[in-house]
Amino acid sequence: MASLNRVTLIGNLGADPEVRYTQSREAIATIRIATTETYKDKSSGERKEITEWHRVVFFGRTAEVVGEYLKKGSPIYVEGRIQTRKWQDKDGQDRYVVEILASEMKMLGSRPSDSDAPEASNSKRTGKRTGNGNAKPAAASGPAFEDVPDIEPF
Amino acid sequence: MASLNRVTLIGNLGADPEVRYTQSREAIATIRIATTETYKDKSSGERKEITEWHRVVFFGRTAEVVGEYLKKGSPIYVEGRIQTRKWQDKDGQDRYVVEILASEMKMLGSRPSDSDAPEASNSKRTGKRTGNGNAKPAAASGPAFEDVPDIEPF
Amino acid sequence: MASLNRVTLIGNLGADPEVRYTQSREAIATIRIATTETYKDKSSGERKEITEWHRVVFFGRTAEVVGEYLKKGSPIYVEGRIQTRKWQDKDGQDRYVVEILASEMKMLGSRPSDSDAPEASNSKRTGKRTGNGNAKPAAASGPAFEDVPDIEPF
Amino acid sequence: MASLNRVTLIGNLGADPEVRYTQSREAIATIRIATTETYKDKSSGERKEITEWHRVVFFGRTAEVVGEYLKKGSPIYVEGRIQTRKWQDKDGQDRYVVEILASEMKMLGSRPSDSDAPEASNSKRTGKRTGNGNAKPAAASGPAFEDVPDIEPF
DNA sequence: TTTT
DNA sequence: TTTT
Repeated sequence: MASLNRVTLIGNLGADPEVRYTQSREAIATIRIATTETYKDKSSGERKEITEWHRVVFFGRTAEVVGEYLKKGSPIYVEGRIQTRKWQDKDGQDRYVVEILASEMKMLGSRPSDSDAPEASNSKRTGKRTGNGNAKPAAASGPAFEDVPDIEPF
Repeated sequence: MASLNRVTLIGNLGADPEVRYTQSREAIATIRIATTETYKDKSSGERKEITEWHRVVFFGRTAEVVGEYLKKGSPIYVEGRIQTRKWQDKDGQDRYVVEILASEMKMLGSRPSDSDAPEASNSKRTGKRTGNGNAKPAAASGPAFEDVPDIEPF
Repeated sequence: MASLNRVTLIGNLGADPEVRYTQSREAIATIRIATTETYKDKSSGERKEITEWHRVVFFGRTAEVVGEYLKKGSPIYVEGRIQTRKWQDKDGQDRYVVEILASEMKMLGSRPSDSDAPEASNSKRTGKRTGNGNAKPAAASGPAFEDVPDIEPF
Repeated sequence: MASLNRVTLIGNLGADPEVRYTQSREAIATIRIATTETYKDKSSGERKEITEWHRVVFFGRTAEVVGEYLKKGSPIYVEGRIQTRKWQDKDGQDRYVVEILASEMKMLGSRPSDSDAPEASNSKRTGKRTGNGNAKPAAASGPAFEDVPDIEPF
């Protein structure tokens, strides 16, 4: 039987993208996207929210676009597939990280330059990207963002 | 901005479903689904396979159906959302498991009873398939198949 | 705002594929896929079925595969986009046909040769399925199946 | 074999929603959504655009939300299924209209009231909705919007 | 950490 | 008819 592994996300970036380059000069961008569900708690009956953080990885030209046009808070549509990657933590223990390997991306902001003063956006964006996101972006739903080693391209 | 967290899987069960019941008698079924990607290894250039295992959870009536009709090897289509769940291992350490909370499921086996009654499946299947394609499939929902001129490539 | 036009279908071919070739030798295959919904009639309360027929078009290499391996009754998974095409009928009147321009296709039959060699399909299929579910499906991509505590319903 | 008929759209409304009510007081909202693809023309090699217009129908509570919060130009995410509906034109000829019966909808505008002065939005929106869209919204890719009779709920 |  |  054929198989299918498809993920579709709409959400906002929790931090600026992290972009790096392989030795063969291919760009790899990693972002964190938040999606939020609301549900009614069974016992209390009150409306609650649950947020899931997704680690999404882009390759090549799309990774460059992500690094150039997206930043913390940007709304985005992503298609991709789920992939679990194994790595060893500092104690040599096996750890697993689940990533969405993106195959398609659409920026949902009405216009990148609208919300940001165009004349200031470049330096600002660069500055934030250099700052490399916030301290503990992943604390709520997985190992910390910075602990996980980079993915290697196939 | 609205958010979306959607997963679509087609794959086979790696083991029989595990079904349990909550105190309020709601069924919860957990299965493992494998999806396989093929890709070309960059250095060797040879075709390789990578299998991803998805932990999928069903609730309520669907969970009962899963427990009743699916088993190891069954092909299945699943829709749901990704959710990371935190738990503590025996050392008290925080661990995370990623699950697909299913909202929809379709059994893809040609027929549930096929594997159970193999001696009858062939003639039955042939009969059904013939019935499936009617003489004039297009008549009900659009102009006849043959009337429409061919599409031209861009 | 970005736009998205995505269709996903699972169904059976209502007839054998129609394949033709452009002058530049590109294959174009057209099929009709049936999908069936069941619903409860509001007045009578009885369960009813409604079948929708989709005209799906493939290009290039995929079109060749469709023409070679699929036939009336074949189960298929299709991804693509909706496109309305204008044409003139014999009276010169404008007519419109809605087509799904396929970007991805997966054959869902357990095996192409099943229907062709029915006498051999059973033993073959059983053998494959057994091979499909390995002893420890979860070992490769996450913590062992049994280690993870059960999810609690909301 | 199970079947699936799933459509996912992101686009903008070409006109204000049309809302009507059944005798049982169920709301039915119809909108037109544009999606745009860009492609390279094979002969000229230049970048071209092709716009597809989708007729999307909502029922019940969602239809009310659509009528209340969306208007011409609003960005929207829609999930649903394709359904062809047969009707007779004024000459008694069979005609077919393809509709997306929506099962889910998410408003993608950063915030309904942001772009519109909140104190003026109600009257303005009501005014436009009364105006009932533009003269010939559907001319480009199907029969005119107003020619098609309303869908009847199941 | 996002967003509403 | 939308939007970029």
